[in-house]
Order: sequence, then C-alpha cells, then structure tokens
Amino acid sequence: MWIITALSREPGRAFLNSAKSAAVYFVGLHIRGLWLNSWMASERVSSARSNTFSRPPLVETWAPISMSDDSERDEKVRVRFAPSPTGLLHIGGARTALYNWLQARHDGGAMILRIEDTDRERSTPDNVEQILDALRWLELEWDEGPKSQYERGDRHVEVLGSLLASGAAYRDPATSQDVKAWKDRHGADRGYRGEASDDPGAAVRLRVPDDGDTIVQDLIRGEVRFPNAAADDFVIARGDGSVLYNFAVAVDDADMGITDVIRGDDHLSNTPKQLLVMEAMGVEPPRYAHLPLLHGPDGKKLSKRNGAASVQELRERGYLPAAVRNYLALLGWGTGDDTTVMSTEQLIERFDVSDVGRSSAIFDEQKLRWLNGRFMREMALDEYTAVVARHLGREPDERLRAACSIVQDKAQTLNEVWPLVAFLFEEPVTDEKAWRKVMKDGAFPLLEEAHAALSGVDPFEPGQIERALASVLAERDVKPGKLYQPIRVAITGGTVSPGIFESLAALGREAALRRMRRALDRDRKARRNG
RNA sequence: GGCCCCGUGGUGUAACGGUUAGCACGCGAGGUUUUCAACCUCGUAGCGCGGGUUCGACUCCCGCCGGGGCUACCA
Repeated sequence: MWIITALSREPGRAFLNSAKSAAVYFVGLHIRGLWLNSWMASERVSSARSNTFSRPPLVETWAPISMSDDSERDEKVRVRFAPSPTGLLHIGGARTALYNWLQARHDGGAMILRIEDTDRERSTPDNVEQILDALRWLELEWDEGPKSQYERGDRHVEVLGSLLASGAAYRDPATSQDVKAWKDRHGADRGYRGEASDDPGAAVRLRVPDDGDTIVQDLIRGEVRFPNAAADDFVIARGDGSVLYNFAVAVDDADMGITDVIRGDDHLSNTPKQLLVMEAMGVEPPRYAHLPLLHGPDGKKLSKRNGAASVQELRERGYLPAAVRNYLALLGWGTGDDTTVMSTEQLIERFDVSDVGRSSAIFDEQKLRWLNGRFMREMALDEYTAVVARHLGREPDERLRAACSIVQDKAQTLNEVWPLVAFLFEEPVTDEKAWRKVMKDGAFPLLEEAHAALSGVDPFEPGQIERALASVLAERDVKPGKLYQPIRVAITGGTVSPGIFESLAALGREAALRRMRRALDRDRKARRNG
C-alpha cells in the first residue's frame, strides 16, 4: 500500500531515488519491533522524511503506519528563507531564497521569511531592510513574515526550560577554554562531555549521545552520518540565558511547521546539532536539502572584488530580475534536457530541489549577460519601455518608447540602453576619434547630398529614408558604409548606434538635418582655417 | 588537527556499466550586414591521479591529490 501511495504521488526520479530506502523500510516494517529497537540503539536515528514516505521516526515509541500518517504526508510544503541580516543580500543567499521560493511555488506551499537576528549587533533595521529590498526586487514574495527570531525569545526560554527539566540539557560551568583543555586531554576527535551543575549562571549544553550516528537524510547529498561520539555537548544557551543559533533554529523550524529546510552547504555540519535539539524536543524534523555553495570566477569566495557580490549590485548593473532568476536557477540545477532559457512559470513547473547537483558552482557573469539579452529582446515593447523608464528614472513617454524600439535588439543589459539612444534626448558630444576616422574628405559631398535627399522625405520614416539614401548611393556608386557612417557620426556623435534609418526616423527630420548641417559647417570652417 | 561535503572542457551542465562523452555560455573562423550587437554555420576545449571490480568504466569500490564547509557562551 505504501509503495502504491508513493508511486501515485511522486512518480519519477524522486521515487527512484528513494527506492532503495523503501526496500530497507519494508524489511524494517516486517521485523518491526526487533529491528527498530536495534536501529534506535545503534544509530540514534534522526532524519528527514524523504519525498515519498516517512523515515524511521525520532521518538522512542514506534507509531504504526496509519491513515493519519498518510494525511500528514499530504500536508502543505512549508519552506523558509532565514537570512541573518549582515548587510546586502549576497548572490548565494539570493539563490537559496530562489530555490526555497521555487520549491514552495512548485508544491503550492508557503515560504516563510525569518530573520535570524539574535545577534543584536549585526541586526540593524537597515540591514534587515536591505534583505527585504533585494527579495522584492527579485520578486520572490514570501507568504509569512518577516518573523524575528529575536522576538521569539520567550518561546526559546520555554523550550530551554523543558529540556533542562527533562535532563536533555544541563548547566555546565566550563568555559570554552576549559573545553579546549578537555580536548587536549582526550583528543580532538572526541566530543566534549561536561558535568551538570546547579550554577544558574552557567551555560546550558545539550546532552549528545555517546554512541551511534546522527543521520541527515539530505535530499541532495543522500545519507550523511555524523558520529555522536565525536560531537560535543554543545552550548545552546549562554550563561546569561540568551540562546544560540543552533538551538533557536531548531525550535523555530519545528514551531513554524517547516517541512523542508533548503539552505547552503555551510549548514550541513550544523544539521546534526539541530536534529539533536529536535529529538530532545520530541518533534519530527523537516526534510533537509543542502545546496552547494557558490564561488567567484577564480574559484574563491564570491565577493565585490570577485564578480558581482550582491543582488543590489546586479540591479545596478542593469540585469532583469527574471533573467537573474533563470540564471541563478541554472547554477547547480539543470532541467535534465537541454533547456536553458526559461520563464519563471517554467522554472516553477520544472524545479525540484532534489534535482540540484552536489558540486559547487562558479558565478559567471558572461552567461548572465547573454541570458539577460535574451530576456531583453523577448519583452513586449510596452513592458520594455516601462522597465527601461524605471531604470533610467524617466517617464515612459512616446519618445522613450521610440528609443526603446530601435535599441531593443541590441542591448544586453539595461545599462547599455542609454548610451545607444542618448543622442535622441540631448545634443551629442562628437567623439573626435570617430570624426577623424569617418569624416574623410569624400564624406562631405555625400553628406551634402544626403541632406538634400532627406529634406524631401515625407513621411520621415525608416522605409522612406532608406529609399532616399539608396538613390544617393546609386547616383554616386559608393558602398553603403561610405554614406551611412558619416551620417551616423553627424547625428549621434559616434560610430556605434542603432540602425541608421531607424535612428534618423526616431530623431526626426528637423533635428537630423540640423545635425548634418552642423557637421558640414564644421568641415567648411576647418577648410577655411586650414 | 578533528568532523563533513565536493571533483566531466575556461564556465554552467547531460550521461546513471557499453554514446564518436551531448547541450549552453565563452572563445576562434566564416556567413549575413549601414556601425555595434543580434542572428546563422563550422570549429576549439573535458571525465583530477592511481589502483581495483567487470567482457566493458565518467559511471561501482579503495587510496591519493585538489577545492570547500564546519570546528564559538557568531549566525
């Protein structure tokens, strides 16, 4: 019945990945009593549920398979993004947020935003706002929160009290120096064990079992074992009563009904601690998925010097949120086929965190640029104009719309738009190098003829303009570039611009003729003086 | 040092014991062309190393090397 349930709910890869475990599970089921006892004794199993069925539970009493178990598995997925507000949202953090969001949307679940602000010095309102700002720009809307971990302090104290009462945790006056000394005596691969004390000012440690492994069933890594004997009885609350990260996270994830913890690889080593806390609390832990970390172009940590570091930096560089989402999604995750360009809807449809790869990836801005260009070109003109207007801080008026229409298939990023169309909005500054290169002697008679030809063009639109200039070309029997480049320099100031007919049309006849005249005057003046 | 993770071209990935190791970015050449892009075609470059297992390993096992994370009364 279970296999059938699993098959019908989650066909495909997730099931296949789990098939082996399912077999183990079944064997276990049949010799349940004996098997479970020995398992619990030897391994202190604490693990995530897989995609398709429950793993052996944490609790000491075995809950028989029942309908209620099935309904529990149908619960809505709840993921969380839980950044600590240390400043700008880094790209790695953005990817973590994206993967959480995609998984939540894919499963029709909820994403909870929780700010890990128990470190009061780092957690300034400004830092929190930076994170929210970045998430809003990326259009990763959360369903609950932002919740402050700090504000849940009462609850943390409450749980702390009950763990103390049950003996799962104890007060230990040993300082970190004491622990270090203990390790020098007992070896670095042996976990510290303290002595319980009545000292109310002593730090609180969680009791870690002396034998067995704590097992993380990771959706990405598979089974990862951490020997309990090597783990310290770790501090969960300071002497002053304030709680520590690994404790607060476990309590919060449990309380908030998180079903899937999707976070960076740097937390993998924290996971057994959090599992141990949840086991002490008597709650079932969520599933875990630890994403490989992101690195800069040189393989080192991502930083300002080393490629773009923050989300706001990507915004400043003129990237589109949709392109960033697509790119980030591809960093460590693939579709299985050769699809690379995907709308957000497609990402949501296809994404599953269990398909994420295991190796760390390098952030490569060149590919982002290419992808961004794809998204820029595929946008409808109205949308494109609106986005460009917002980026430039301008009104999306007709003139900007016209500018956008001639530049859309050229710009890879929003930052590249303005330099290409600025000539439509302000008098161009002539690039002297371009002038010397293009405005050779033969150029001016051609320019003069073009001026005459264009003055009669009506309506002043690309097709008519092209025809008028083509006749000049035919008459003089010169190559197009000989005529078009001088015009380009005359009206834009440089050698690079959108298509010349479109550029002329967008500029308008009056301004175009004026600028061409001015170029001719400059030449005449130069002759007179030279 | 201890514990843990990872290792296919420059980059992101596919391959799940049998393929000429596929795709995309980049890069190079050519084409198109009014500039620059875009676009089209072709090309370039890879299984970290060494042992096994197997008729056969990128795929499985072991060792090594390399990269990374954690190792706080930080998060």
